[in-house]
Amino acid sequence: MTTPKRRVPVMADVAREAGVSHQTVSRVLNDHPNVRPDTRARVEAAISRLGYRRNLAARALVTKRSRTLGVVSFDTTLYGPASTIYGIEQAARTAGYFVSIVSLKSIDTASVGDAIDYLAEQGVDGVVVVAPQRSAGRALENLPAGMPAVAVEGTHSTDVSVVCIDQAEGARLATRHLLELGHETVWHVAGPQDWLETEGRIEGWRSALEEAGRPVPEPLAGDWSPRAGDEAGKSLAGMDGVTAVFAANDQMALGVLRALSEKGVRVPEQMSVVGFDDIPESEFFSPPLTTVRQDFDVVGRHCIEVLLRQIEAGPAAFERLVVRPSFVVRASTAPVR
Amino acid sequence: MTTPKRRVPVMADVAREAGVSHQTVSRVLNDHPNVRPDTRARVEAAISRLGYRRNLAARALVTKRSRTLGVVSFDTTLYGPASTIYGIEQAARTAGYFVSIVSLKSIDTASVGDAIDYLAEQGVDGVVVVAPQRSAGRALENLPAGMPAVAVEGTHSTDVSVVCIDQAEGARLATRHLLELGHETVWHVAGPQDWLETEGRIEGWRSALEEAGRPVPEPLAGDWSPRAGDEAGKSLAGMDGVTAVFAANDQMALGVLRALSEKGVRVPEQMSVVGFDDIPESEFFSPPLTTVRQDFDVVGRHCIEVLLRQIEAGPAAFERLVVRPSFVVRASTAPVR
DNA sequence: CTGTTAGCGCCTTCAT
DNA sequence: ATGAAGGCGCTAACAG
Repeated sequence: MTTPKRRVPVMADVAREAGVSHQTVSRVLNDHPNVRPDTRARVEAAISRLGYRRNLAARALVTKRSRTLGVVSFDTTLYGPASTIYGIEQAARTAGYFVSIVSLKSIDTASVGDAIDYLAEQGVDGVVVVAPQRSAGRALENLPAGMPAVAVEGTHSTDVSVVCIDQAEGARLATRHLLELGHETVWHVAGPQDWLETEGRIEGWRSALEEAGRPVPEPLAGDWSPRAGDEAGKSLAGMDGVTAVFAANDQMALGVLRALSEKGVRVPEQMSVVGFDDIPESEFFSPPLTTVRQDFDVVGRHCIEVLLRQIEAGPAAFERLVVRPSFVVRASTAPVR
Repeated sequence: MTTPKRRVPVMADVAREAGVSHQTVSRVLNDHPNVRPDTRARVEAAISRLGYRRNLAARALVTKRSRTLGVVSFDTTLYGPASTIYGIEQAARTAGYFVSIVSLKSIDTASVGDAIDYLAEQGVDGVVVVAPQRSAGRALENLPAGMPAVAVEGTHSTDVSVVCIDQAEGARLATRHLLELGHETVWHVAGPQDWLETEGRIEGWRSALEEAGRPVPEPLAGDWSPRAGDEAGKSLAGMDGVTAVFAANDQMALGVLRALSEKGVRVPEQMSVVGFDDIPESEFFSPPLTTVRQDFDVVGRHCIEVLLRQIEAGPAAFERLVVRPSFVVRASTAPVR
């Protein structure tokens, strides 16, 4: 087993192989204009012959750019974050950037701050923080100096760029739909406290109710899980005069559906249910769920656009990009009897 | 706006601040034994006073280690991959490694190969490939020389380490459960071709049927989506003598449930349904789904263990680590009438 | 258009 | 226990 001990080829090897200086190799690699076509061809041939790959660490050392973007996220197992990160990764790679991810399990200000520090040490050129909690947003106030950053669903802070979906608008869409169907009012199963989405959806739901002059019931507290929806559904089933429910996400709507079916409440005949997110499963719930669609992919792509603008064009004014949700009517809603 | 133009501090700045050489600073940072406690303290004070962070690019340049692991995955939006990656990321970070992710949208051998090359250029110390398709596995045969790698759900190849869940065992658990309930045979809604999981689950289902001496129906083709399950469910509902269905994942089981409910077939009274994965939603399907649980987290952690062993201890023999699935009985299965 | 000369910030080796 | 010298592989200036 005598391995030939072949070194990984470096630029100088390519230069020798092509009969040029290593500088010319560098120029070819970086698409510099001033290289004669045949020289370029010779270099490229040498590169592929040797299987040369440039050493990005060395490159980063001198350019002070790692071409790596950091992503900090909470629970990448949830559909929303997962889809957003997917969009981010696609867009980043298309732009020639690597993506380094940190998934947090708890979401206090300190963890987010630590994660950002960790990424900063790695030398990321910028970070996107997908942590739509109030406490997480606060961590963005102590960014390492000069670190480009963008928050997904961030607060209305002015020291950092934000890309978000108009949560209140989505909730309004859902609530108005129910009202137009003739329901007297709409109950709401809310997300966990501290989440900005929770607040936005409550606000939109409440405002739609108020603008129609309807009573605003106390929202039921949830935590995004189907179980929470199930519990809320059970309470709702036991109450009089409830005909329409707007759950703050599809998973909780699933739980509501389950509780209602168990209690013998028929959807949509006796009760209309709306969700939020449009996860791939919701079209196949029983019945198929009417819901608000968020285009997470677009959010991810916008994040990268905003971030790269900051990285490549320098720190301009902070942007705030709002994506509008759309509404998908399926079979879980119907006119009130 | 005259910015003071403060450079990012480097090791030499810390050295000056602490009154030592930059060498000593390096020793402190790397936990070298030969540093007097008070010197160490002075250096540490200087580090925090200056907010110094070591430049990992420079470090990687000389150590030839980036402390970054690459992950190649297909559709990180699916529950399985997302959970696996979560486990990977947690374990990697705990071990002091960064994780750089590439999500593929198409999954041919070439894309996986490109992704690995891409990560290799970044200088990752190793890669884990979460791409459980036959075609993806093939890309692992052309790894850049000496690149430590581990495949999740890989083939039985001997040139790369593999961490996987025993798919056949899971399918056997599901099928036997149904058989013990008195069903004459069990129908199967399979995953897409080319996926190793699809094959393993078919194999387990078939073997359980054969060992019980039961007829083996033709599997119905699916693609993991609820829609495919819905279509399969419609066919099944129209056939005579079908009393038990094993869907290759929970999403398709959801579709089956939906189709059956639409066709007026009651679950579990008239038809028993089993899924695979135990996604968080399945407990709240109507009815709650009996399914095979895969512990993706554990898989992710094992991947990192195996990979780090390869990176840090050198290329030992290739390992194959098999995780056993478990079985969760809920309300979608019942004794045959 | 191409080559030469200097580092980038850190770790390794060898001195002290 | 600490310091000095050298170089990792690359890009940025400046020559020619």
